[in-house]
Amino acid sequence: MEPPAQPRRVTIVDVARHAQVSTTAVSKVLRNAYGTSPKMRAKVRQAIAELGYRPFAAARGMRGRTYTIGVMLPDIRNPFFPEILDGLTEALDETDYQVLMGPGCNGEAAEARVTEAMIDRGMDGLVLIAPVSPRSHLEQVAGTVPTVVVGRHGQSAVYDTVSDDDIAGATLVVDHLVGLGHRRIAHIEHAETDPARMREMPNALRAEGFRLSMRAHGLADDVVSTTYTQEGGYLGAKKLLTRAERPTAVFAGADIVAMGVLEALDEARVSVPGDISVVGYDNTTFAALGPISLTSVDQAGRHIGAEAARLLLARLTDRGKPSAQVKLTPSLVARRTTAPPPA
Amino acid sequence: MEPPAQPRRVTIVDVARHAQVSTTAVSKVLRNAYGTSPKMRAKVRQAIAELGYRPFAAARGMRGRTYTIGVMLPDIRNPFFPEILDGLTEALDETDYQVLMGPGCNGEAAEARVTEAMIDRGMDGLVLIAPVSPRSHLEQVAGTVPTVVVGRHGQSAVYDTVSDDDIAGATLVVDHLVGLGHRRIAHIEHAETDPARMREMPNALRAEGFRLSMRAHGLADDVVSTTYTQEGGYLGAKKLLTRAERPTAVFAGADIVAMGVLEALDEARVSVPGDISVVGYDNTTFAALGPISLTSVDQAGRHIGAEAARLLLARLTDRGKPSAQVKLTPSLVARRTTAPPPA
DNA sequence: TTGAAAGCGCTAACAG
DNA sequence: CTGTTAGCGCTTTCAA
Repeated sequence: MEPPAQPRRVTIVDVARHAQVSTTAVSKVLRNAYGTSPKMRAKVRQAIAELGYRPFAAARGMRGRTYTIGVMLPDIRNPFFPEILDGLTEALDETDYQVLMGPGCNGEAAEARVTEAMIDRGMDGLVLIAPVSPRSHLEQVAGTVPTVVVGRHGQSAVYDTVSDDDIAGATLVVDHLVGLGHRRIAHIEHAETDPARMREMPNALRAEGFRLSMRAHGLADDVVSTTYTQEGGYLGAKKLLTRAERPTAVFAGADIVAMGVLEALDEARVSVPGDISVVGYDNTTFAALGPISLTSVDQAGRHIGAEAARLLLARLTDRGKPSAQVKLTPSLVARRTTAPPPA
Repeated sequence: MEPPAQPRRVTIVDVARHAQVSTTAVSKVLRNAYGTSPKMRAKVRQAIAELGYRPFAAARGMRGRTYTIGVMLPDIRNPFFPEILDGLTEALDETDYQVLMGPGCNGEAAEARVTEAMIDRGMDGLVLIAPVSPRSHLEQVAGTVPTVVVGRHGQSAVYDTVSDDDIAGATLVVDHLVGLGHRRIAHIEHAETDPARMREMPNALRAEGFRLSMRAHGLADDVVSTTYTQEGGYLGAKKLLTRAERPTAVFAGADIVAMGVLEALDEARVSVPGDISVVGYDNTTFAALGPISLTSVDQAGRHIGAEAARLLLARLTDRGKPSAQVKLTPSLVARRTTAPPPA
C-alpha cells in the first residue's frame, strides 16, 4: 500500500508546476536573485514548503555554486582545531553555506588528495588549517578555488591568511617566566629543516620568538629539538634533566609536548612547579583539566575561525579582491604549573 | 604571456578526443564497467594521465554516484571519535570513495541539518556516529541513502549498526574493582529520560550493565545521575563525597567525566588511588597521558570504523541486502588510578 | 565492443 | 518582471 521507499526527489520542476511559474522563477527565488516580484516570491516559497523541496546541491554545482565550504584539518586529534571550527561554523550558520571537513591528513600527499577531492566536488571555497604542503601547491589550489589558509604565516597574493602571532606568544611565555624570577629557561621545539617553511610554520616562529625574547632579557636561549608530540616532550625533558645545570622552567612548544614533559618530570620525581615550571602552547581543552592545570598560551581559536569565514565569504563575493593577512594576538593563561623558581 | 589562472577544467570530452574514442568509452574505463577492450583501456588511461584528468564528482553525481561518503559526528572534541575515523578512512583508502565529515552537531536539529546537507550533496552513503535523533528520523535517512549507525544499539531493518558491548564494558569495570577488593562502588551516569533511547544509548547501557554486575556480585548499586561532561563528573563526585559512607571506587561513564571526578577529589584532598579508585570509559588519548594515567575501557574504535566501512561498502553494492548488527567487545586498560581500597 | 544521443537538476543568457 | 532555451560534465540507454 505504502509508496516505495524512494518516491523520487522533488525537483525544481515540481515546484514550478505546483506554483504555476517557470523553473527560472523558482531558481531566482532560491538564490534571492534580482528580478522577482513579492507576489511571485510568496507563491514559490509556499510551493517549496508544501512540497518539502530542497535544492540538489550537486546539480546546482554544475552551473553555479554548491554552497559548500571545505575545511581541511591536518589532525583531528589536535584539540586546538575544534575551536577554529566552532568559530567558522558559527559565522557560516547564518548563510546558505554548509561546512564539510576532510579527514585528518598528515603530509603533503594526503593534503593534496583532500584538496583535490574537495575541488572535484565543486566546493565553493576552502579553508586550509595549518597545511604543510609547499607554497606552490597552496597557490595552485587557491588559483582554482577561493582559499583561506589558517595557522601558517607568510603571505600570498592569491589566498588570504589568518594566523596567531606566534612570536608574540613566545614572548608572553618568556616574560611570564622571567617575571616569576626564572633565568634558566629551556624551550622544546618541533625541528624545522625546510628553509621555506622556517618562515611560515608556527613552530619555527615560536622558537624564534623564544630566542629573540630570551636575548632581549640578556639570557641564554636553550633550545632542544624534538617534535610536537607527547613523546617528543618526554624525550626533550629527559635530555634537559641530564644537563649539568638544569633549567628551572620549560617552555613546551605545544600542550601535547608539555604532557610528555610532565610525565618525564613525574618519573624523575621532579616536582612541578616546585622544582621546575612548565608552560604549554595552544590552551587545549586538557590544559584546563583539573589534574593537569597547565599554564598555556591561548590562540583565540574561535576568532581565528570567524575571521577565516569572513575572509572567505568576502572572496566568494569578489574573487578579485586583494588578499588579506589577519594576525591575531594570543594571551597567556597562567595556571598551576608555573611558580617562582626554587630559592 | 601565461594563460589565465583558470584554463578551464579538463573534461571527459577532452580525454575522449585526445584518445580518439567516444566519451562513453572514457566513462566506462573510469568506472571499470563492462565492455571495454584492453587496448581501449590502455589508450584511455594514457590520455587521462597525459592530460591530468580528474572526473568532476559533482557532475558524476547527477547520473551515477559521487564517490563520497559522509560521516556525521556529534562532537569533534570527543577524543574517541578520531579512532573510529581512522578505521573508516583506512578501510576506504583502497577504494574510490572519499570521506567528508559534517561539523560537530549537538541535538536533533543540527543532526537533521547535517544529514540533509549530505543527502542534498548526493553522497553515496552515510555513517552516523552516536546520533541522538529519534529512530524515525534515522530510518528516513536510511531510506534515502545507504546508512550505517555507529555507537548506538537497537537494530533496524533499513540501516546497519556497529556498536561496542557497553553492558560488557561496565561488567569489566565492576569485575576489575571487585577483584581489587572494592565493595562500595559508585557510578556516575549521563541521565537518560527518553524511554525509547534508554535501550539504545550507550550511556544508558553502561549504567544498566553496572547495576546488573553489582547485583551479580551481591553489592549495592550506587548511581549518581549527571551528564557526560567534566562538570558533570565534578558535581557527581562532590555529591559522592557528602555520602555518610563514601565509596572506595568511582566508575565514571566516560573519561571526560573522570576528569571532573579527579578534579573534585584533588580539591577535597582525597588521594587517588590511595583513598578512592577512579575508572573512566573510552580510553581516550588523554586517559593515557602521563600525569593522568586513567584506568579506562577501550572500545577498539579502529575496528568499529573498519566494520562500519565494510558494511557500508556492502550495502553500496547491494542496497537490498538484509541489515546487519555488529557488536564488538571492549577491553579494560588498567592504569594508575585504580588500586586496592584503603585497609 | 563501440558510439550517438538523451537526459540528471539546476542556472544563466536572452527574449518577450 | 517573467519565461524559453541551451547547456554544465557525466552516465546510460540503445543501436550499430
